Amino acid sequence: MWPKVIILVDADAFYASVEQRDNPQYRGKPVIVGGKPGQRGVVSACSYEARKYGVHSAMPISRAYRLCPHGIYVGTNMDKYRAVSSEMFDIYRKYTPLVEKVSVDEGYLDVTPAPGVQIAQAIREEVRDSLGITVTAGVSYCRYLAKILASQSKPDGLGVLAPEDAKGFLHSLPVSKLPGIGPKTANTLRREGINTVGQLGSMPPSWFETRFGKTAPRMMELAAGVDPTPVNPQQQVKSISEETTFREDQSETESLLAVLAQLSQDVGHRLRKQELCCRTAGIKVRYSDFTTLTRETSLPTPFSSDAEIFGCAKELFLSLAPFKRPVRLLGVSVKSLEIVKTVQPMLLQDTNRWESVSEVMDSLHLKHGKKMISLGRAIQRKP
DNA sequence: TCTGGGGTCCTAGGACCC
DNA sequence: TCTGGGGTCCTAGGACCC
Repeated sequence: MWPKVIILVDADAFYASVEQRDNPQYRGKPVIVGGKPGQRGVVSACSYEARKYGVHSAMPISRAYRLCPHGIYVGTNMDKYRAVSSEMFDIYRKYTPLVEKVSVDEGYLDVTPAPGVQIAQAIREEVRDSLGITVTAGVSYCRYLAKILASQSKPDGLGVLAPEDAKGFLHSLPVSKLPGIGPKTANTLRREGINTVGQLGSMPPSWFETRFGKTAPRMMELAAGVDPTPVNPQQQVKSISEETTFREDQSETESLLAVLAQLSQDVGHRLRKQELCCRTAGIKVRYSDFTTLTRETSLPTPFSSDAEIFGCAKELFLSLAPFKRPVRLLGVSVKSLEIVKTVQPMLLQDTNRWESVSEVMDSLHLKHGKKMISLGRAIQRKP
């Protein structure tokens, strides 16, 4: 019996596939998306041709270049990938309204009680024919098993796991395949002699509690082939952030503040586009030695203007001075998000002036592009 | 041979309150 | 002289995911 029919659809080497689709001369060749050799960065995605050379995502570009010097290196074009993603999810929603987007290239579908394999196959064919990229699907009776099946069926594949086969499947599965078991936890478990989900499932509840604390019940379920997490089509975003790593480390406070202002504007723009406001804004600073710190602050009333976000960011940033090391990365984030309409109008009165400035700026950006107008701070000074 | 950018969730200490 | 017991909010950091 299938309690539910869950499909995980995951695009294959997504960014690289889109680039190959749009640039026929890239097809059949190792394509590495993330940056040009010589630049700072890691591989965001790479084609299967590139993987033959040992290149994989999250690998520094410099190392990828040593492994595959004749590869095609392209920068990321998130706007383009987001657009393809949106077409992809429109296709999924033709088959069921219960679609949950978990990332730009990956989504869960609940098609209960329909036949999962036929639907997954139909979706794969439609995406291939109308978008020109391939997706892999995993079909099972719960989310995490659908996901694991898809990961084992890549690329351009379709994997199925029926409830009656779950026990046998999990018995020899490495624990690192379970969601939430990353490298650190897998290492800890290995030192205790636990390598497979079968071994994990044989441990007593008291062991789970000391090892996993609050998440113990969840881990016990996963080990037993149980995952009650529903597919939720209306997942609300919890935070918005923008960050940038400099080509060369920066020490000048003035130019760092200019970057912080630009990031504040970008975050504010995305925030308002989704008709949200926030109560908390924060910054992220990574120094040249890679030590990273975060600072955040909350205000008593919700806000969404660039100036207020930058006001928080600037104050937090200056509170870190004096800086002992050059700065490698700066980031700005907002959280404690609320939908603007539900915020009491009274609360917005104080800050109304800045809200309207931001609205005017948003419409100018839309009409004339981002260079049209910006906060005084964000205008880069020429050296 | 250095280490991107965008997220989620959990922990843990201190403030604050009853 | 030793200092309750909970609950919630805020902040910083870390593990994990794509």
